[in-house]
Amino acid sequence: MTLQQLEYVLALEKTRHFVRAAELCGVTQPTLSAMVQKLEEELDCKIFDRSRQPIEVTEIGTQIISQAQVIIYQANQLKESIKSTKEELTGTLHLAVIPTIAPYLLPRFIASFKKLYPELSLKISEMHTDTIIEKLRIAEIDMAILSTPLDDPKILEVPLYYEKFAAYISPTEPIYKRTELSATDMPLDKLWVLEEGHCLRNQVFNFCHEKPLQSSTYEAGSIDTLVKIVDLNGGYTVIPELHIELLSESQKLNLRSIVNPEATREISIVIRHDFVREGVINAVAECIKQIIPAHMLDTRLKKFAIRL
Amino acid sequence: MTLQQLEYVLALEKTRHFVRAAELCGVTQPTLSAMVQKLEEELDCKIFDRSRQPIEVTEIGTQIISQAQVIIYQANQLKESIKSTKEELTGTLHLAVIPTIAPYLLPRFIASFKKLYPELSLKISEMHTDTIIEKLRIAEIDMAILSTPLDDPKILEVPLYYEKFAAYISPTEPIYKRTELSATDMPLDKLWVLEEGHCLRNQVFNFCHEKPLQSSTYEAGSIDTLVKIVDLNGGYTVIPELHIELLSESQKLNLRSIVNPEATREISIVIRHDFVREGVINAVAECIKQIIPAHMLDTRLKKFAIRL
DNA sequence: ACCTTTGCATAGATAATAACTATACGATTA
DNA sequence: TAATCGTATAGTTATTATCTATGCAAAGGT
Repeated sequence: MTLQQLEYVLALEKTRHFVRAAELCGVTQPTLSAMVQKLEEELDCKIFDRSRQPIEVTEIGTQIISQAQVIIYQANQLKESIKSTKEELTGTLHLAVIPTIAPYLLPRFIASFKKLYPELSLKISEMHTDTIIEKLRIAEIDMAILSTPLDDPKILEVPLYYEKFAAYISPTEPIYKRTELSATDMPLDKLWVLEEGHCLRNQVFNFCHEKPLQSSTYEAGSIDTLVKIVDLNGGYTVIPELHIELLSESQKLNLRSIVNPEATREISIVIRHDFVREGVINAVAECIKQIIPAHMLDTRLKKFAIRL
Repeated sequence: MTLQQLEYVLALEKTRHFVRAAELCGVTQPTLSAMVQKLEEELDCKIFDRSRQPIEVTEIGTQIISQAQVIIYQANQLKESIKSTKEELTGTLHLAVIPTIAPYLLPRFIASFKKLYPELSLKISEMHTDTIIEKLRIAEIDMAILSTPLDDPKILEVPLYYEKFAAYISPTEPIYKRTELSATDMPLDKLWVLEEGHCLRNQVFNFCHEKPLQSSTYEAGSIDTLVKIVDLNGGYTVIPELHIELLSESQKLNLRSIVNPEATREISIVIRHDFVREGVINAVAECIKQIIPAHMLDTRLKKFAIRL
């Protein structure tokens, strides 16, 4: 049984005439005849009584036709629903990402998303949280990925994952020998931090329960730079979990877990409340969730999240 | 889009594995791969995300799969419902027909019915109304075609058609010159009737408002005989409408319509009330209705029907 | 009674496609 | 780096849907 055979049957039911039904289906009469016969053979019952003119539908044929109509209708519904869903997933999506997430996530996300939704053209920018909020408000961007909560009533947050912080320690430091560290083990004087604007900077200060008295000698523009500074100048810094994958094997030896408390940051998709393309939100969210390791999706980690 | 492609997709959804899905469908992996790809191409969207292991269903894929399940379910329902309907239309049907209907109807009915329902084996007997009622009660027959109403509470009547009576007049009779006749024009002394047992005999008497005082010289066993008697011995008789088709062209000249009142008999299918094979009743009824001329199906003719 | 028309089925050829085997390729893992 | 797993691709074969041409039966007209 094929959908086409059912369509032939329905055309025949409409026209009660093989030649006209064939025309309706865009095939020749013998083709339609043969296909209807084949279906009748498969179902092992006559659908049409050809001994009458015009042909009549048999008792059982009536039943078959009404069920065939259901099937064909549902098949058309399938195509229809795809069409309306796809319209959502076309056009352009302006997406912003904070710099402390971008290096790991973006290359993977772009590759994966382009493959799944080739119709949706992505415009991605890297910017700090406050710029994102501003541009989101004026609709210059549609969506952003950053650390939450923002506590902004105009902005909707869709949590994605929870990322632990890790300490990156220079071998020259005494605390290098420790396997686990807590906030108090890392005084500010030897803590390298990102320059102002990065939410990660604030989170580190919040976590250490200290405020910087004065700006340090040097504040880095990226985590990558931060790590290189520690390598060359000693001291320590704090980096997010996903950045670990970007370190070399020897650099990974300088990592120490942070405990008591465990520190995480919540990463979310944020949009304006009036953003209507719900399918796009799901598409982006699902795509990202597939990229990051499964254990980071555990919402129980939310309780360790450091606020901005 | 074909039903088979949808089944491949559903198998893939179950297994999340091309090789195992292919096994499930009884085809090779490249076949299933190609068919799924083809469907994705036709619908112009990816259903599965193959970049993950095990493969995952896309956002839109979830939607497609749930609709595909509906379609496949409905397709299976079609086959199921045919099966249950067909079971009704198998086995044996014991059918009885009264002799004044049989000659015209049976040859046509048997041919047509066998073609439509080859699985149902027909056993047909000719018998008089009272025998039919008796055998129906003891379930020796399942169904009968006869003249109604019977007014029997155990028997259910399904009216089929209404058959007029026609007068068959010998050219030797004075009333031969008339084009129309009424009951009073045909006194009993020259009226040839069927032998006792035939309901048609009673209907003719009822119609003529007379009771036979004594049995006539000869009472015929069939309408065919009745006609031949008139041809050879003069007088007249009354025959049912459908029998006209069985007369020769020259015999048809001896026919006169009966008016004032028009006389008809109601022909029905009768069954016991406990007869369960509803599909069989419809099958027989529809088949007969296709055989007899359309004007005889007009239920307005019921008001001219002569009781038994 | 004969011919024509109408309408579906059948036969044989052809084009489309679903299926196969073998193999490449990409991603993980040892 | 090789081995393994899982899917895609290439090339071939088998199947089948479709075509054109024709047969055949029934109904209608002359």
